[in-house]
Amino acid sequence: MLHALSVVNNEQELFGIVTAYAHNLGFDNCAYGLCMPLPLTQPKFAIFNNYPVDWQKKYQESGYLAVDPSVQHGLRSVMPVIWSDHLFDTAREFWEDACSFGLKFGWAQPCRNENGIGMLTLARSAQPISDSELQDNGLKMAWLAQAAHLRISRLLVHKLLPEAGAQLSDREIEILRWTGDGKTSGEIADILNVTERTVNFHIGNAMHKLNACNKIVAVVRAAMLGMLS
Amino acid sequence: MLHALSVVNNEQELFGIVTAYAHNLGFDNCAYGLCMPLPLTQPKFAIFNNYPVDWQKKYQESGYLAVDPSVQHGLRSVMPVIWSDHLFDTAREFWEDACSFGLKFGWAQPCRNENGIGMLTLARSAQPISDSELQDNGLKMAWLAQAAHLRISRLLVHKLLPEAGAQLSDREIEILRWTGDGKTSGEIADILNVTERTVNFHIGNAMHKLNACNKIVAVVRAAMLGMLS
DNA sequence: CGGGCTAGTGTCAAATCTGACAGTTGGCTA
DNA sequence: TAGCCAACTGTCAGATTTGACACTAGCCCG
Repeated sequence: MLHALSVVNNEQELFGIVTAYAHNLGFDNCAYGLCMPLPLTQPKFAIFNNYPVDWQKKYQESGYLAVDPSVQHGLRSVMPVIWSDHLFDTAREFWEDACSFGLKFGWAQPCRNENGIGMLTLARSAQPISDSELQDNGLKMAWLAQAAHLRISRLLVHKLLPEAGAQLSDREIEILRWTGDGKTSGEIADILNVTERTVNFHIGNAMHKLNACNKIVAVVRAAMLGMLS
Repeated sequence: MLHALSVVNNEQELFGIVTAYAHNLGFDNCAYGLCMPLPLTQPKFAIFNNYPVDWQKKYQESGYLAVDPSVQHGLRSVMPVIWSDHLFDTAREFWEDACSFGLKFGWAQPCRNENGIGMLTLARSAQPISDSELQDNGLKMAWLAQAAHLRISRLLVHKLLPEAGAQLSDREIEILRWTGDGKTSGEIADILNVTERTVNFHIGNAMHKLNACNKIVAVVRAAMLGMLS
């Protein structure tokens, strides 16, 4: 299964494999959501799911993304959650709505990497998730979430944030790091024993590669995309 | 167990609870390492473990932190790994050294949140980790890693990066976001229908709260610490 | 009702950044 | 050997930021 995931290079197909595996684990429905780390003012989202089309439409139209407590949870924590009345306490209407579309028993596993926050949800209309099921399949479910996020996020981040593909030189990375730690071009010049002009040259190149209009953006992008770690 | 973790507010005690739980799961040794997201030029590390003192010393003195393939793995991926000859291929000496201190069979689970990258390692001198053991205890081990990171990282980040405790106002967050997306003070002023002076006023306040010497640092810190999400 | 807090505003000088001009040096490769 | 590229350097004008001075308006609380 993991092998199948690592071969495919298309997010739709990848999600298909995840869906099939979810089915094996006893879940008819599954969903994968990704929240990119950028842009800061309006982070990009991407969602895949095989929920009933009407529910997808309803979800979209009602702006449930901003309401859904399981999404809220995923954005804050990395612990898995099992759907429960308690979880949806603050969104009764949403919860009842979901149930009416057969989404009654579910489980969500958030995970995060340098490409953003992802969350895999497995759901079905019958059969609560029992302790013994968790015992038997819990680990597989958790690993599936990790593996799915690992692969799908990488593809999507390159599509939705082209600058994630930028290849910064060692010098550029080094200088962006110092910049992010508060050094001015002049100070970095002293640290690296080069001219201030040279520091600005590298910063300019990095800005160009990252499609950034100033060095703040360059540093933030590089840092958020894990290029400075 | 999770309850015990959530009550204690001291990292030493927290690690003690983790150790005890690891013992329950059949592992004499355990280690928790944390790599903070900042500063960029020299990220701060923190390590807790109950390994033999001589091994701790050796690890430190030999700079094994920079060599240890399991650490390298944790910094790159969020997938768990089981110690194996293959994993330590590139660091034979290190691996033999560890074995000589009774660290032969182990398992490491990285996880990341806004406080940085954490990794919990469970190890023992006898008994390979079997498939049936993974089946029975794998989920508990994974959850233990998550829970430990969740709690310990929060305590440590506030100690080692005091600015993580800063309380930014909504206005400050909004303005830092726009700044990180490349807007100048003047442009943000237009967007928010206030004066450029006012924008600079809020940026100045945020810089002060984050102990930042310029707005680049303010935005990078706030973003890396998850204050802008 | 006064004190403290948050949000907002003005002005100005010095420091810093950004973009555009124009080059050198050294290593790799066709 | 010529061509390409990465790293490096110089100069300069105009935009932007930063720090320091001082001030108003509205809200909450003791």
